[in-house]
Amino acid sequence: MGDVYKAIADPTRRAILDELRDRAGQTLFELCKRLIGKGFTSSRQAVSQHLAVLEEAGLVVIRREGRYIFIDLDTSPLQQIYDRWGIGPCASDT
Amino acid sequence: MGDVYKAIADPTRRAILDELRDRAGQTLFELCKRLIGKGFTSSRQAVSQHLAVLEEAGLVVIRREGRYIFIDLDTSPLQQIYDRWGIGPCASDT
DNA sequence: ACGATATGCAAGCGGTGACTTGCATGTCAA
DNA sequence: TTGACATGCAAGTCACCGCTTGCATATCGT
Repeated sequence: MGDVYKAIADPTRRAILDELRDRAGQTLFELCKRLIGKGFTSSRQAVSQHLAVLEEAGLVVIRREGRYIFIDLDTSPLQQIYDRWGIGPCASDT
Repeated sequence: MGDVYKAIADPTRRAILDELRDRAGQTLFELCKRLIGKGFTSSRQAVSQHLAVLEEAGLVVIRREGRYIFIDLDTSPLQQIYDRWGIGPCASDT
């Protein structure tokens, strides 16, 4: 398993997670286009490498169908950050 | 304000946060000794530089008294991670 | 089958970050 | 005041990371 902390350290990777949160099941090309539309200059290869890191960290699930890949977000690995230092929304529930 | 994500990307900095969570108000020397005791090989200067990064990110509060500095943990900047991707312990409450 | 599309793989490059080294500053005790 | 202690500052080194480049692979439409 990859390092979740390292995975979210990069701004481009965080933008990818943002994009996947807004629209699930995107294709690599779709993702690239949208990122470029949001001002990011990342090439397809760069995004692909970022996805590999995110997948290693478990933050992203990649499902392959034919010549496409469909990418989905999985935020559950972020849970360990909360678990480690004990913060979170619940604290403000009362 | 510094980047919280970048701040927690480094294993040594996470160990510092762990140590401060277990024991608040430590001195730089104290912190170094404990980290070395836990198997980290960081020098004093290295730890000092890490603290600067953590302070920039708001994860640590440094209070200076005489020739000592006292370091305290502040986990509130981590909240933005939850706010951004909306996960957390509450989801599994039901 | 053939061309076009969508993605994978690998080597190389530049910049950034973590660490060390050496010295400077400041504070306490005697 | 002087020496020991606790920390700050700055330059230099080295490895890693993100990115590009170029080519390879695989799938769909016609």
